[in-house]
Amino acid sequence: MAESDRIAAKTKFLDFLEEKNLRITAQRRAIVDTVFGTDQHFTAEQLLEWAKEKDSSVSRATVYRTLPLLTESGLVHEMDFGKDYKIYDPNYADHPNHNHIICDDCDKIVEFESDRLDQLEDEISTGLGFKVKTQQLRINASCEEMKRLGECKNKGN
Amino acid sequence: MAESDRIAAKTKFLDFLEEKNLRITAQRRAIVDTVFGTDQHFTAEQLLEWAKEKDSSVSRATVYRTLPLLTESGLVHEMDFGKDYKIYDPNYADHPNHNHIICDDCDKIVEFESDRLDQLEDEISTGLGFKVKTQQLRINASCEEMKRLGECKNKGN
DNA sequence: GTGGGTGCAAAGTGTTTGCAAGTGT
DNA sequence: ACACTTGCAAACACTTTGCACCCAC
Repeated sequence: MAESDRIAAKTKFLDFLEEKNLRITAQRRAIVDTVFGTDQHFTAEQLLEWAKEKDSSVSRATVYRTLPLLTESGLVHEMDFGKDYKIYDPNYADHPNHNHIICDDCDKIVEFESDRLDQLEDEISTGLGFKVKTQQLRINASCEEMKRLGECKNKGN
Repeated sequence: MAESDRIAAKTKFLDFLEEKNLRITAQRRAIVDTVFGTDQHFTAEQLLEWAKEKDSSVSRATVYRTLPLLTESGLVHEMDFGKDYKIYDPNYADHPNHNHIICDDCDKIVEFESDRLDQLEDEISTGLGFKVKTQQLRINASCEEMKRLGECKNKGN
């Protein structure tokens, strides 16, 4: 994701706040700068840590109160890979339909897009009479292939 | 799922316990009878409640200690739809690759299978160099169509 | 007999919330 | 000014765990 896209996403979110008559506080600014200052996935706890570096007055409560706004705006997606924490992805402004594979060994996440997959998912859902809100293909894998290539460091575990 | 299949699944699980030198206790028997006595999805709390009807000595701790064994055996799958509890599905013995759509309004879950989807998922994962462990397509939807047909009661919320 | 299993209640973990004080508009 | 926001710490909901007793094998 190019820096210009990230700045655009940030602007969109500030507009989103304005539309909802929500205030742009110093804490929210720090959080937003953090979120759209990277294309990395993050947890609530990581966001708190990073945002605190920009503004030490940011508290855990504010992070947890801001995350729903970020996801509601559609600019950040919440993902659940069966770990005990949720992972947030700030790359949805440009690629709203991408999917993820997570390596259960090293927690590495790889993003991918597939038009065929999206199309098939829509087809099935509509065929079953549902109005789709969100869909998430979650693939848990072990990157044994990557290990062979020397890319899986097996951090943790 | 036919009753004969459920009995087969139960037998498989008891074999699984034996192979691992784990004991078949009265409490585990009550839990297993419950799990494979239905084809309904359930939560940990529901399982506790149902199992207690068969054997009132079953405790929450034992349910939580048995669930990992059930999923490890491959006969029950753990699913996460972003609610604050996990949902367990005892129908994996016969249909290991089925997927789910959940209605965020009424919590209704519909199962479906799609060979094309499974095939495409495999293709993509393998292409990215991963050895797939599990894959779960999670679709959150609102069954507005079903409401029109009078099937969505919008329980709760 | 012994090593695994159990219930209980306390502890853990990620997240939410009540409250009084603070602040953007 | 007024309503929205904040930090703090207590509260929550689900799940895990230490311990002493119990029981399947």
